[in-house]
Amino acid sequence: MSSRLTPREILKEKGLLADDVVAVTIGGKTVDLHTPVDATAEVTPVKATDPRGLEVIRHSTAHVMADAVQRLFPGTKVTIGPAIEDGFYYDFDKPGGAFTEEDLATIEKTMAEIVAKATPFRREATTRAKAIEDFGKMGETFKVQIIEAIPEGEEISLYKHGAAGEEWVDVCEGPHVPHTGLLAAVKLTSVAGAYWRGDERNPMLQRIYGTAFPSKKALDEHLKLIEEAKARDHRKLGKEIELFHFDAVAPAMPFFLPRGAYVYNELVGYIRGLYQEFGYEEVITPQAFDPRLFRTSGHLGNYNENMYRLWTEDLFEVEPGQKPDPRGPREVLQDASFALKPMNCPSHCVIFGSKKRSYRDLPWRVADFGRLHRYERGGVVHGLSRVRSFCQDDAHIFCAAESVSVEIESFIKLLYLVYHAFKFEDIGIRLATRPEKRIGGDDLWDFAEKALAQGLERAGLAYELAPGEGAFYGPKVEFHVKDALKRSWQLGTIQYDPNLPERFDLTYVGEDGKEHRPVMLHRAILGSLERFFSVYLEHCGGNFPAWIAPRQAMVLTVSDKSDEYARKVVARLKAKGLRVEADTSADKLGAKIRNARMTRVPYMLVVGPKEAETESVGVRSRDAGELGAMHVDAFAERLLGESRPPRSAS
RNA sequence: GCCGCCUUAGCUCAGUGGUAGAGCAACGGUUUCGUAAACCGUAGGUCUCGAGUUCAAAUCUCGAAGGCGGCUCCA
Repeated sequence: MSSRLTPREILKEKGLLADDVVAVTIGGKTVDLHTPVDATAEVTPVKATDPRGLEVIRHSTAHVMADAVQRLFPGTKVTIGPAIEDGFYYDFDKPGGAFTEEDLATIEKTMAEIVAKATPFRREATTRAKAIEDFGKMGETFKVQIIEAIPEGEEISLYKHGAAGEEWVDVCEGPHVPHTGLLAAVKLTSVAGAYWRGDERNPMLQRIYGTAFPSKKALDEHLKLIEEAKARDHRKLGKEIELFHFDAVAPAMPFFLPRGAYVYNELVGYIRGLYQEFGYEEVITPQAFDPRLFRTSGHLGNYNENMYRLWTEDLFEVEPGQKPDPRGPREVLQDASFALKPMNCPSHCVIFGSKKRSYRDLPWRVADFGRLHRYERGGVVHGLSRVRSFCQDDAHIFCAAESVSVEIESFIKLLYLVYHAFKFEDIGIRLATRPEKRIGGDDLWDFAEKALAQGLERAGLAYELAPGEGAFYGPKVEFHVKDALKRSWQLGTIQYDPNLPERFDLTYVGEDGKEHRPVMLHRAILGSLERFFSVYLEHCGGNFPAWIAPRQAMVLTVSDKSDEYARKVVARLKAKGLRVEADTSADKLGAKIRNARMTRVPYMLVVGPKEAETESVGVRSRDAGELGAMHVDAFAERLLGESRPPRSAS
């Protein structure tokens, strides 16, 4: 048996023990610096600033926070407290309700005391039975459940810190920093409710979020970045530059103001242009439907709680001589009231089934910018990112089963073309598989899930599996991007639906003269225009490129002596199809520039007597700064060049 | 929907039980001005809504609506 040393001792021997080493990795696993291991182990130092080092620091900080909380709020039970992307959290079961913002300051103070004592984090192995007994005695019922969930035979470790007699202990895999003194840059950021084990049927726990860094400086930098991110929040920008508006008369349903509507329409126009090239046809379909449609599609039953229903007076009218409907209003409404469409697919199935289809018509790619309504629960709506009324760049592809993979591949190509045009490079892909609540047999699901996975693999894209997160009618590939505050949102999607064609009994006549069942792909690139708008707005910080900017240039007069010339310039540029306005107010030039900048117009054109003489404009670019004087036509040329949509496929 | 917090002028925000304030925006006037805020004035509020406590409520209590941070759910 070889001897055991701490990784610290091993590093020291090799001269690798720097001050900022907080842990080591052995065979890819992060472990404590201070818990003995096999003396011959290959250890690699982990610095405090490494992602893994940060994780260790944050997880250790979560322990210290839990310690502080249990000191300050006796009777509070601990649950779990992991490190997360930008910090950590810990969930508590606290008698008497939630923590307040003031509590956070108190907790931080107590944490500082624990940190000041710089006591070591000690690892101890224990047995399942012993751990269950010990935590049971402490009344830590949630911890007992956690221990019970650890597979039989696996080693259970405890981590303790604190002075003798007032040690704080948690069941934990580790690793941790050597001692609490290393946790000097901590900030508790917010309180929130969270369900035990993430299930809304479970009791709600009290979560505290915080973050920790190796140094005060790094922490301050992080907090500053958060402040900057908040300044690009689309809800703030949308208000500032008057893009959209919300009102309590239509909760979570946006009002697009003139400038926002311009951008919105440009987005639609851009996608329409690509549809031409990629072989899509557009249709326009109704807004409200007889509920029979959604019974056929399965939406009523699987999507009930998200659907808006409409009632009309005649539902409750009673013909003379007839008995009133014995059912209550709820039953009558559920049975007969029309429904606002939450998706376009049933309409497209209706169109597909409206005439005899031939294999020569396939694949049929049918696009629809129809407005959709989905009732979203109160707590989930969020600016433009999650709304109750929206429109998707939606399309369905009806094709033969054997052409599915080609269609998927070509869709992914189109999707990446669009994302790159908007300069989105950081795209997360997930394959969401069959949910519990679903329609259709398992063999269909097997086939559908495999088809999507193959499509992704064929395109050479890495993806993450999201078991149980598919739509009720089929599995889906989701394309995610993050907003300014690092919240991830799904934009595009492609979904394989083996069920709807079945339910609508859709067929086409094959080459063999027999009837065949087509398959259906649901797909969107931008996803919902609303959500895409929000993400893109944050992505460009409100600085829309010239092709999509609602106003491309603003003519600023030095004084009202130049008003006449300003009007001429505006007319000349407008005649070339450019979107230009003039600021002829009594403000001084400095103020006009400031105002124009706040609207984030791409170009400011200063005009005074000098420019009038030479038919020029003093060009100031939002992105490139001062460009100097330029002939009006030369400027028009330049701006026209920037006014073309990013690309078209060729 | 659940937990917590918030809601005062178009916007951003002061105002801790004695009857409402600032800056910006708007409007009127003066200024004729050269690259990130000229000056003076005017108007604008059932303090989100509804109940209650109190001699008195923006302020305290309860309820509702909307919003914010999370959770759960989703494009």
